[in-house]
Amino acid sequence: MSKLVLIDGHSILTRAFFGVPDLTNSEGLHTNAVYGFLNIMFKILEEEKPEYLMVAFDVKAPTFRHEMYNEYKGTRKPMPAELHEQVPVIKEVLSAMNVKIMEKAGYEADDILGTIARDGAKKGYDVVIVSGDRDLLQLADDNILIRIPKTKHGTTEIENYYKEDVKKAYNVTPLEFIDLKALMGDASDNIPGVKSIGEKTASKLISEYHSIENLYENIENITPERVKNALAAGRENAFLSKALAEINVNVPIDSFPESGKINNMFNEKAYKILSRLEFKSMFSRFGDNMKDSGEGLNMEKLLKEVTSLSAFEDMKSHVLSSHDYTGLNYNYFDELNISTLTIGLHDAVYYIENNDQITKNHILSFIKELSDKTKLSVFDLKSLLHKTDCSFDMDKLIMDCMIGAYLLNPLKDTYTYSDVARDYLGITVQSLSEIAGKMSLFQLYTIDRHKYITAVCNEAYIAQAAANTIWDRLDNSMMKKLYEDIEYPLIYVLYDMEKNGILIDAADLKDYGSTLKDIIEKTEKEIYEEIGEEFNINSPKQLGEILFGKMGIPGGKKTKTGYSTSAEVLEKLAPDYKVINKILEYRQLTKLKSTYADGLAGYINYDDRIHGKFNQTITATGRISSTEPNLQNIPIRMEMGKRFRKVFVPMKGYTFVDADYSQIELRILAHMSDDKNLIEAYNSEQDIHKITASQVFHIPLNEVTPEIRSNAKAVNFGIVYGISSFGLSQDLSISRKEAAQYITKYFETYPGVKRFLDETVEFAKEHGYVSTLYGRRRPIPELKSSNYMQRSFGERAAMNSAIQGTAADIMKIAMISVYRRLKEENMASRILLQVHDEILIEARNDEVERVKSIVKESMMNAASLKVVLEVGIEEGKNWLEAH
DNA sequence: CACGTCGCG
DNA sequence: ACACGCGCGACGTGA
Repeated sequence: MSKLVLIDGHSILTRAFFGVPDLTNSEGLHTNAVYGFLNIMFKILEEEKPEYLMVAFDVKAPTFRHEMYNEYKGTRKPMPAELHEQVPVIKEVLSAMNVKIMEKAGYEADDILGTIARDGAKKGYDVVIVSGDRDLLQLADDNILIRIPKTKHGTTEIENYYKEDVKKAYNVTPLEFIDLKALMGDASDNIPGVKSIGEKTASKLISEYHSIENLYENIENITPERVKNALAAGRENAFLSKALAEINVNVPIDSFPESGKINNMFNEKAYKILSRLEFKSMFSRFGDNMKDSGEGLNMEKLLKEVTSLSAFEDMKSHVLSSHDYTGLNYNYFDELNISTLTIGLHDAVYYIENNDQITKNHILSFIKELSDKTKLSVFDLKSLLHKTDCSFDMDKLIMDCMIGAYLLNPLKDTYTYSDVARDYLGITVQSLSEIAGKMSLFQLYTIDRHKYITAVCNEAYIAQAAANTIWDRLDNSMMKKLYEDIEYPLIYVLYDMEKNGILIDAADLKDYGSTLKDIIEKTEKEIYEEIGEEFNINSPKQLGEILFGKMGIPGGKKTKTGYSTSAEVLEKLAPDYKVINKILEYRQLTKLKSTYADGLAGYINYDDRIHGKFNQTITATGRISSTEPNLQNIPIRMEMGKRFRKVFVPMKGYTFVDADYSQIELRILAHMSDDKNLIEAYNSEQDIHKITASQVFHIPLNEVTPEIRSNAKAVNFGIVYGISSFGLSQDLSISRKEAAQYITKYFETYPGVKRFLDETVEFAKEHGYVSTLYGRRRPIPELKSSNYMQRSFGERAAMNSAIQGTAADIMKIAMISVYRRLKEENMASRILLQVHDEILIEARNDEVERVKSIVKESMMNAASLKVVLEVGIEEGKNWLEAH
């Protein structure tokens, strides 16, 4: 028998929208609902293997239903803009896939589905209806299956109902289901139902009386009294609800189930739309021939493999005579003693590998020549510097497409050649991960050299092809100087820091690790004794069960998975339960042991140094990030954690010089807001938090207590984070109202700050991004969200990004200046770490004083603001001592 | 692989 | 009535 699948378009799209986390393609188009819809549809098609498929949509036209109904409609919230924009998109995809779309003015999708389903069943089809809406259950029959998908934790489960299943689940027949709904109502569908009648009661009543008509005829016999009275009061609503719930199966349409014949769904047009939506996981449904069609890059045609010295010479002259950008990719495989160089030009891509004739030296000296004589474009210059032992010069500009693309949109998480090809050239190329899967480049080379060549050629070609576009875009966005003067030179600074690494006293680190181990074991025993049971203290789940279950402590804040056991929550309970203090201590200790004692030890190199990575394309605001390991979160606040800073030591004959900016963000706020009071406060060279306290709370300076000062400090932080009364109240453990008063007073004291923050948000709302003092941009798409929470987040992020981003810019400028001056003066001292407002330098003992003055000057003069940039500078024989 | 938690500025 | 402070990365747990 032929099978017909009918999909309730808006219902499934809406389900998908709320079930799938927010997703946007690189154009900024929201795609989560379309993505979820298609996944549900594909799953159904695989399971049912139907010959026919139709999708019904509501038409956004006035309906002629019951007057009251429109009133209920009127109370409905409008569809969120993020969902609304996806409606035409799903229709476009379905049309491209030749899927029959049904809609009729004046009728709901339900009615169309019902009409076609009944008609199809009559004609002998097996009918499957897919909807998120339980109303449809009234259509269930022996040959009409209702399938209701539920998206939970990213996986889709589908509930199935034939006639019998409806009976089992609700104890009523599908037709009686309408009456059931009429009594119990359905908030999601705006069916009011009868007040105070729930699912249980409704089900009992309908299974006994079968319809509300019959029910009301026998209303006198109904017990208990409470139910009877409720029914009597809700009579009108019951009948109205029934009218609302009943699906019209007599829509005047030509149903023609056969017109939904599935035909060539996975065609080229559909593939193109899905690639624009960036639904890569769906590409596998299309034939292999599809991937090479369209605008894909034909590398075979461009590729010229260079294997002889004479060809190498020919290639050189061709490349050097080119006036446009040259794309470059270089890799070296130690294990095989293989160097591979790929040169991308607009009309050719050369692949060169060392062999009998061409040596690694040939290749490296050609790279040097290229860097002198041509305009180079690459992806990830820092890694290229590592691979070539810095064959490039910071004073000669190179386009690093990765960095350029980051500046143009710092919100993305990768900036690979395939990303850039898609975002800036509008072409689709196979990405490295599509080519190599989870293999490393080395593995790819050894396992499939041809694929390896494709990948490196893609990169070199795209680097060359995208350079001008990225440059133009940077120019149009006023970020050319930001690239030239800050981000580009910084690549060399970060490279140097990574190469330098930092010396670790490994023995000391190990010692402290075992000290921690002992204390942890002792603490653990004590906790088990107190509680009288052994369990995994590090499992929030098990800990929650013990605390809030077994011990019966009233649970406070909840998370998605249960009660929160965070330090913040537990601390509030501490005075009453001393075991909680032990648990917090245990947490702290295991954190230190695993992340720092064991974690750091695992990164120590053969040279006894840790060579962490400093990443330039991660943060939304322009800060640098640190990974493998993260050297920007080494403990400092707690005594036990601080100890780790002692294991960071200078090498023999050297001393640490550590410099940090004092309240750089607040000073930037003073400058950017041009607030007279705040500027004056800073220029008075007094404790800023104390002045704030005195001015905001109207207290003489010498009467500001440490507590009041600390409150003022929290307010200052709050301002920088994008203030909210709620956040501040949490921080200070005061009421929201008090917090709001603090904020009001602050803004009265510093009206310029208020104006600046308002203007920053206003600008961001208008333009979609905020800018730093140096032109760095952070887009804030959340400001356009229909969700209040998201929008508020966007506002706070806008205020914070302008300040945090500017601070990041200034620190970068300072680092470049320090780096340059140390180089110029041929000093042995060098930068090792940056922690946002701090830099750590390993200074040769004879250079310490000179280094101090260079660093201090560089940092203070990195920007000239309306307030001075104060820099604290110290030296020491380990990081703790120097900070 | 997501989540909760916690280290830093 | 009710959301929530900004920016990161690493670890352990448990599905």
